[in-house]
Amino acid sequence: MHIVLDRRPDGGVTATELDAAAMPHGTAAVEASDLAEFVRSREPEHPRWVWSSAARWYPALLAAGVRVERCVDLALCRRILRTSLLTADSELAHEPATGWDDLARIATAAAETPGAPTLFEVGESAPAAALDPVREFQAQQAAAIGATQPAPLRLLLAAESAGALIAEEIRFTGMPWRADVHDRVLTEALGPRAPDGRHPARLEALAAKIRELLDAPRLNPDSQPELLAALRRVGLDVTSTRKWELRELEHPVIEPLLEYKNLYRLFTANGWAWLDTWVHDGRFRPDYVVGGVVTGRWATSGGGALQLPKNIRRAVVADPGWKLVVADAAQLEPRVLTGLASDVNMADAGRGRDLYDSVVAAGVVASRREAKVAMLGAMYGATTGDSARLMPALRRAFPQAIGLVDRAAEQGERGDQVMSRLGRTSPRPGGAWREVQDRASQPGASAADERRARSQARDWGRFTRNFVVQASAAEWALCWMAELRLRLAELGSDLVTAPHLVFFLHDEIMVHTPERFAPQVERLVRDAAAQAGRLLFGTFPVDFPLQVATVDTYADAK
DNA sequence: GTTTACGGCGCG
DNA sequence: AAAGCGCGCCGTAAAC
Repeated sequence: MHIVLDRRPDGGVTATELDAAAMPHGTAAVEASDLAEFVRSREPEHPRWVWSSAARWYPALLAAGVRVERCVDLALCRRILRTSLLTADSELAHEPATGWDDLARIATAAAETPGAPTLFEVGESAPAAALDPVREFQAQQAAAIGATQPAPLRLLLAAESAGALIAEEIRFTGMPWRADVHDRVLTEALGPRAPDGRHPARLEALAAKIRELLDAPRLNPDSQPELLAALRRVGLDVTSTRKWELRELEHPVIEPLLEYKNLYRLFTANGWAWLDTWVHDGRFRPDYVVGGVVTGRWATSGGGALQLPKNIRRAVVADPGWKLVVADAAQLEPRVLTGLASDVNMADAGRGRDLYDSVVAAGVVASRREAKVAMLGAMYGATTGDSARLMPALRRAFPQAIGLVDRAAEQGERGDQVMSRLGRTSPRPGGAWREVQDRASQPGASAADERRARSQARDWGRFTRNFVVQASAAEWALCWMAELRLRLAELGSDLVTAPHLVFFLHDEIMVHTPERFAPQVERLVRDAAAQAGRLLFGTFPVDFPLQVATVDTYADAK
């Protein structure tokens, strides 16, 4: 059963119940102040709540202590359906852009554009009929049912919508974060916090030393051009100030300079200013953007939750009497590729053991490092170095899997779109791309035109090569998390007192749980991973082993 | 003065 | 060693 929620101009809500054919068979007018109670009262019937976006509707419900099991996030689902090759013939895909597309674009924009309408403003002023969620849901249903392969697409829509709920729940509960521990980490590394955001003592001392060693008393080491010039002035033949280039040089300034860069990064990206901005009441609240990446990965908008450096993970500490269950999927992308290609050889290699070790044991390459580099190269489209050199051996050993990514690359080079396992579709290359290709195929094309077109085609081919794997891996992760969320809810539905997800990072999840539930949570995490594999790849025997750790602090998870 | 691009580096 | 994919964020410098 579906219940569609729509905001009326007077601020109240219309709830429309739909039958299996998505036809309305009853509406209720609900005052805004009664909405949470209304949702709570209907939730035992396990409806799927249909709303413009979870980001818009769900926070207020969570704040009122109400969780929902399932939803349809129309903004996110529209974006998928409007661009999927599986629904390319649908009316939905062909209709002109509407306010729903604005909503979808804003919902999945990683950064807010100043002055642009926010998610909460779009549609508020438009005529109600323009953004009728019942009609929109019916149009989406029609597109999904008429899809070339409805089943995977419907799974994708459900998973994406579950992701939207999870993102809001994580934002609501937050990730446990000990500001005092974070401050200790910073103080140990940088010296005590200086007033007014000024550089702390250690950073200043290192800067002074660098100026002295480079004989540049006015040098600002944060300025790349100034630093580059100063390095060249003392006879160092560098073309950049990147740390891996600096590391190769022999000069007394290199050591303090590398240390300075390291500490400077900590200070600016995750220093006291970050702590003040993003951590409140013992919680870090990541600003996830579901579907923010074209491949379906999540992005973030502010807070940098997807880039938490290892050195501050000590500050992520479970509450007293609680634990963190941290799990990550081992070699997720190659295993997803295995399933995509139904590559039995690769599935055998990955079964019950480290995939890369097996590739070595099979005599394909000489070391685990080479196996990893070769596999990543296959999925990223390496053209040079060790990785490219190892590709032929890998292709011989796993023709099915490598053939799949090679074909995806060829499609991209031609300008064709490619699809993930469940039907998420890569964007079309832009107009400029087509122009360059067209020009190169004209009779009068110069060698330079052809070179440029070729190089650009290869660039896009590397993108589509990676897209099929990365997008399908993102789907596996969404399914994993959605399955886990439902299983965790059986241990207790209250987000504050029961085990709940607090972090997600592409192939890694973290559950904050009362200590006594930790063993059960570990089991559920594994069950959910197995189920995600079945949802994506049916009975094909590809394993998705996890590294699971129950810890007090995130730093101990790996 | 304000916005955009770039270099650099963190994460998967 | 740091390429081959996907990101966000910082500060500075360049462009407007």
